[in-house]
Amino acid sequence: MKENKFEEIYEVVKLIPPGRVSSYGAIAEYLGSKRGARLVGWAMNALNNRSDIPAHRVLNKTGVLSGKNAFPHPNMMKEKLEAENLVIIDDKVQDLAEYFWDPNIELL
DNA sequence: AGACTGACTGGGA
DNA sequence: GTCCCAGCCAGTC
Repeated sequence: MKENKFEEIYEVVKLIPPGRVSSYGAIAEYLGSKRGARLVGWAMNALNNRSDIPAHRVLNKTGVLSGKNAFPHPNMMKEKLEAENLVIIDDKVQDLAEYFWDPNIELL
Protein backbone atom coordinates (compact mmCIF):
# COMPACT_ATOMS: atom_id res chain seq x y z
CA MET A 1 0.00 0.00 0.00
CA LYS A 2 2.65 2.42 1.09
CA GLU A 3 5.24 3.57 -1.36
CA ASN A 4 8.03 2.86 1.06
CA LYS A 5 8.50 1.86 4.67
CA PHE A 6 9.69 5.28 5.67
CA GLU A 7 6.24 6.72 5.04
CA GLU A 8 4.68 3.99 7.13
CA ILE A 9 7.10 4.67 9.91
CA TYR A 10 6.33 8.37 9.84
CA GLU A 11 2.60 7.73 9.89
CA VAL A 12 2.83 5.40 12.85
CA VAL A 13 5.05 7.80 14.78
CA LYS A 14 2.62 10.62 14.08
CA LEU A 15 -0.15 8.48 15.53
CA ILE A 16 1.58 8.19 18.88
CA PRO A 17 -0.70 10.07 21.29
CA PRO A 18 0.75 12.82 23.50
CA GLY A 19 2.06 11.54 26.80
CA ARG A 20 2.80 8.15 25.28
CA VAL A 21 5.97 6.61 23.91
CA SER A 22 6.71 3.75 21.55
CA SER A 23 9.73 1.67 20.65
CA TYR A 24 11.60 1.12 17.41
CA GLY A 25 10.99 -2.60 17.61
CA ALA A 26 7.24 -2.17 18.12
CA ILE A 27 6.97 0.05 15.06
CA ALA A 28 9.21 -2.21 13.03
CA GLU A 29 7.10 -5.16 13.98
CA TYR A 30 3.98 -3.27 13.00
CA LEU A 31 5.55 -2.74 9.60
CA GLY A 32 6.26 -6.44 9.36
CA SER A 33 9.96 -6.39 10.11
CA LYS A 34 10.56 -7.58 13.62
CA ARG A 35 14.27 -7.02 13.25
CA GLY A 36 13.87 -3.86 11.24
CA ALA A 37 14.13 -1.69 14.32
CA ARG A 38 17.32 -0.14 13.02
CA LEU A 39 15.46 1.01 9.94
CA VAL A 40 13.01 2.87 12.16
CA GLY A 41 15.87 4.61 13.92
CA TRP A 42 17.33 5.38 10.55
CA ALA A 43 14.05 6.89 9.43
CA MET A 44 14.02 9.11 12.50
CA ASN A 45 17.53 10.25 11.75
CA ALA A 46 16.40 10.98 8.21
CA LEU A 47 13.60 13.19 9.53
CA ASN A 48 15.92 16.16 9.57
CA ASN A 49 13.34 18.97 9.38
CA ARG A 50 10.12 17.05 9.81
CA SER A 51 9.06 18.53 13.13
CA ASP A 52 5.61 17.13 12.43
CA ILE A 53 6.94 13.78 13.50
CA PRO A 54 7.21 13.37 17.29
CA ALA A 55 10.45 11.45 17.06
CA HIS A 56 11.08 12.22 20.72
CA ARG A 57 8.27 9.78 21.55
CA VAL A 58 10.19 6.90 20.02
CA LEU A 59 12.60 5.17 22.37
CA ASN A 60 14.36 1.84 22.49
CA LYS A 61 12.72 -1.04 24.26
CA THR A 62 14.40 -0.27 27.57
CA GLY A 63 12.96 3.25 27.54
CA VAL A 64 16.34 4.87 27.05
CA LEU A 65 16.54 8.02 24.95
CA SER A 66 18.99 6.44 22.54
CA GLY A 67 18.39 9.03 19.87
CA LYS A 68 18.65 12.14 22.00
CA ASN A 69 21.99 12.79 20.42
CA ALA A 70 20.34 13.22 17.01
CA PHE A 71 18.33 16.23 18.15
CA PRO A 72 19.55 19.82 17.85
CA HIS A 73 20.14 19.60 21.58
CA PRO A 74 20.39 16.29 23.46
CA ASN A 75 18.23 17.86 26.17
CA MET A 76 15.41 18.62 23.76
CA MET A 77 14.15 15.05 23.70
CA LYS A 78 14.09 14.84 27.48
CA GLU A 79 12.40 18.21 27.86
CA LYS A 80 9.74 17.40 25.29
CA LEU A 81 8.93 14.16 27.04
CA GLU A 82 8.86 15.83 30.43
CA ALA A 83 6.50 18.41 28.95
CA GLU A 84 4.13 15.50 28.36
CA ASN A 85 4.12 14.40 31.99
CA LEU A 86 6.79 11.76 31.44
CA VAL A 87 9.46 11.23 34.06
CA ILE A 88 12.97 10.83 32.76
CA ILE A 89 15.92 9.90 34.91
CA ASP A 90 19.38 9.33 33.54
CA ASP A 91 18.04 9.54 29.97
CA LYS A 92 15.62 6.76 30.77
CA VAL A 93 11.81 6.91 30.91
CA GLN A 94 10.33 5.85 34.24
CA ASP A 95 7.17 3.71 34.41
CA LEU A 96 7.69 2.92 30.75
CA ALA A 97 5.08 0.17 30.81
CA GLU A 98 2.50 2.73 31.90
CA TYR A 99 3.22 5.09 29.02
CA PHE A 100 4.22 2.56 26.40
CA TRP A 101 2.18 2.74 23.21
CA ASP A 102 2.30 -0.31 20.96
CA PRO A 103 0.83 0.12 17.43
CA ASN A 104 0.33 -3.62 17.27
CA ILE A 105 -2.13 -3.26 20.14
CA GLU A 106 -3.44 0.30 20.05
CA LEU A 107 -3.90 0.37 16.28
CA LEU A 108 -5.06 -3.20 16.12
C1' DA B 1 29.52 -3.06 -7.51
C1' DG B 2 30.78 -4.56 -2.69
C1' DA B 3 31.09 -3.54 2.11
C1' DC B 4 30.14 -0.83 6.32
C1' DT B 5 27.22 1.69 9.39
C1' DG B 6 23.28 3.04 12.14
C1' DA B 7 18.32 6.52 17.13
C1' DC B 8 17.41 -1.74 17.74
C1' DT B 9 16.11 -6.41 19.49
C1' DG B 10 16.15 -11.15 20.84
C1' DG B 11 18.52 -15.22 21.69
C1' DG B 12 22.55 -17.89 22.74
C1' DA B 13 27.13 -18.43 25.27
C1' DG C 1 23.58 -11.51 34.94
C1' DT C 2 26.64 -9.69 31.13
C1' DC C 3 28.66 -10.06 26.50
C1' DC C 4 28.48 -11.35 21.62
C1' DC C 5 26.19 -12.51 17.15
C1' DA C 6 22.81 -12.38 13.53
C1' DG C 7 18.91 -10.01 10.99
C1' DC C 8 16.38 -6.14 9.21
C1' DC C 9 16.48 -1.56 5.20
C1' DA C 10 18.46 2.39 3.28
C1' DG C 11 22.15 5.46 2.64
C1' DT C 12 27.09 6.47 2.21
C1' DC C 13 32.25 5.43 1.06
